[in-house]
This record gives sequence, structure tokens and C-alpha cells, in this order.
Amino acid sequence: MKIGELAKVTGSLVENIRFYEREGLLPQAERTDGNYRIYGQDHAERLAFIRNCRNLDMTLNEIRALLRFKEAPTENCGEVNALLDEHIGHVADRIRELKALEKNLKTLRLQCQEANASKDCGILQGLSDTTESASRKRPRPHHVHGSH
Amino acid sequence: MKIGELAKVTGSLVENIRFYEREGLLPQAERTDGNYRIYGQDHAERLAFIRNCRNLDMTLNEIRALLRFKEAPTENCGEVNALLDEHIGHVADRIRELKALEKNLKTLRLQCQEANASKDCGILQGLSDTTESASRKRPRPHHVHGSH
DNA sequence: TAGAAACCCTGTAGTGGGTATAGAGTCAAG
DNA sequence: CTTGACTCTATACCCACTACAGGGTTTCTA
Repeated sequence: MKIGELAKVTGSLVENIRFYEREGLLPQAERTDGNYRIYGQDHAERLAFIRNCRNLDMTLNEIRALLRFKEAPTENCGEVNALLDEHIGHVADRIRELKALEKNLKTLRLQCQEANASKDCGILQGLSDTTESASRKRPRPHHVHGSH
Repeated sequence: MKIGELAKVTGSLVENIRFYEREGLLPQAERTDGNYRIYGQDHAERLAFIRNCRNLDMTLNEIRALLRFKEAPTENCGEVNALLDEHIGHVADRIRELKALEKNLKTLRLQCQEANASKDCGILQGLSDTTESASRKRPRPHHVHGSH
């Protein structure tokens, strides 16, 4: 099948498939005389694997690691389990952070109940607090994203 | 004060401050004869405001909008309240999504309890499921990030 | 059989919110 | 007067795409 059909079958975008090929997650596809990529069932399965992983918010590096295990069927899968445990940990961490964030935002929201002049707005005043920002440690970077 | 001191006072990085200036969130600073940026208390307060907003996971555009209200003290702040409500909504959405994700990951994790050969690993098999990926709608983009 | 529409190709740039360099200039202490 | 800390600009990189531009190929329809 051609790239558009593979995209449809797997629920991906065409650009995405070419991107995964460039990134080495999908092997180079064979080409027709007209230089069109041609795919088979094996590609569809590998792409489905990748999309499943992405739907679980794994990074491409995590997926690369999992694919290596898929290709080494006799190898022990303990590291797969560990990778997943770690990823679950990232997600749990992020949920905790976002809950704390939500709490802070709701507290802030209560500072201004009705529409005032901006200069009297408790929200804008709360956000101007200088004691807060300097004292806070900068957050360590994490790989499960925030709200955007 | 010079940029390094401002960074220390507000808990930001020097590069960050220059980045916000380029992005128009901080006004152009005055310069010494040696072309060093010079800041006063007003800059420190504005930067603290920005950092507080970033700590609440707001985008730079959301912050730009809030800064406009800070600069128009007589204007009605109803839009500030609305912006915050919307942002709280984004965060709540993201928490729900990550909880669903966590559930899926934990289910997947149960597929492989001990270290096997990769070919028998229930996790790798679960991730290979082709019925799942094609049927799932692609997620709408959102501005509160995932786990990374 | 012609022409249009739909598909495909490569390559490049942009997204957001920074971080990390290179290479040079400035300033203060010893 | 040199060393080292600080600053400057400019540029590239991070991630995982997404969106062109400018062309070529294939398929459908008249």
C-alpha cells in the first residue's frame, strides 16, 4: 500500500510517517518506479506499535528502546517492565504537580469575585507577589508535559 | 542592578530574562556605557509577575494578556477572571487525561508480571495491538503538556 | 486522449519556551 | 596588568510534530 493508505489504516498523518522514517523508527520503505513508498502489513504493525506508545505519551527514545526489545525476541524483558514503571512514575508525578497547580489557581481565582477595575483586581495583585517567585526553586524539567 | 543580580533576585536565568525582553514581555532595559543592561525595582516586579504566571503554567500569550490589564489599571478586569477560569479548565482537562493515561499504563503493566523472553512479554504484545490505534481519534492539541 | 484532481516527493521553516554554545567585549580585584 | 567573573550578540539545539513551497506521478473523468 502507499503512504496515504497506511496513514488511513493506522490513524496517522502522512507527514508523521515520513517523520518516523527519518527518525529511524520505521525502516526505509521500498519504492515504486515513480519513487512512491510502498508498505506492507509489517510496516502497519510497527507503526501501530509506535502510535500506541505515543498515545501513552512515551517519548520517541522510550519507543526506540521498546522497539529494540521487540526485535530481540529471546532477550529478557525486565527492562521493558522497568521502562514502563518509570514512565508510569513520570505520569503520576505530573498528575500530582498539576493538582497542586490547580489548587493554586483556584485560590488565586478567589481573590477576585466580580469584575473590578484592574488596579483593584485581586488576581493581578496575587500574581504580582514578589516574595513567592524568588523563593521558589526552579522546577526540575520533566518529560510529561504541563497544561499546553 | 545588572542582569545577573536581577536573575538571582527573581530566581530566573539570565538567558531567560534576555528571552523575555526579545519576546516583548519585558521592556528594553537601559544600558551602561559598556552596553550592560541596567534594571530597577519595576523590572524586578514585572519579571516576578511573569515568573509567577509561568509557575502556574500559563503561556506567554496568556501572560501578555494579563500584562496588558496590569498596564490599564482603570479597565474592567472581567477578562482577567475569564482567562484564569479558562486556564483552570485546561489544567483540569489535562489532569483527567493523564489519569486515564495512568490507568491504561497500569493495565498494560499488569500484562507482564515477571521478566520473560521479549517474545512472551505481555507488555510488548499489548503495545502491538492494531485494533486499538486505528480506531482511536487523534487527540486534539492542548496547551497543558503531557508527561515530558 | 487530454486535462484536472488527487496523490506523492524532497526540503525547509515554524511551533513554544526555553537551553546551550561560540566568540567577543567589559569590569573589578589582587 | 593580568586574571577571572560577568556581560554582550548571534546562532543552533531540544521535542514531536505541522505546514508550507515547488515540483513529480497517478488516477479519474469528460
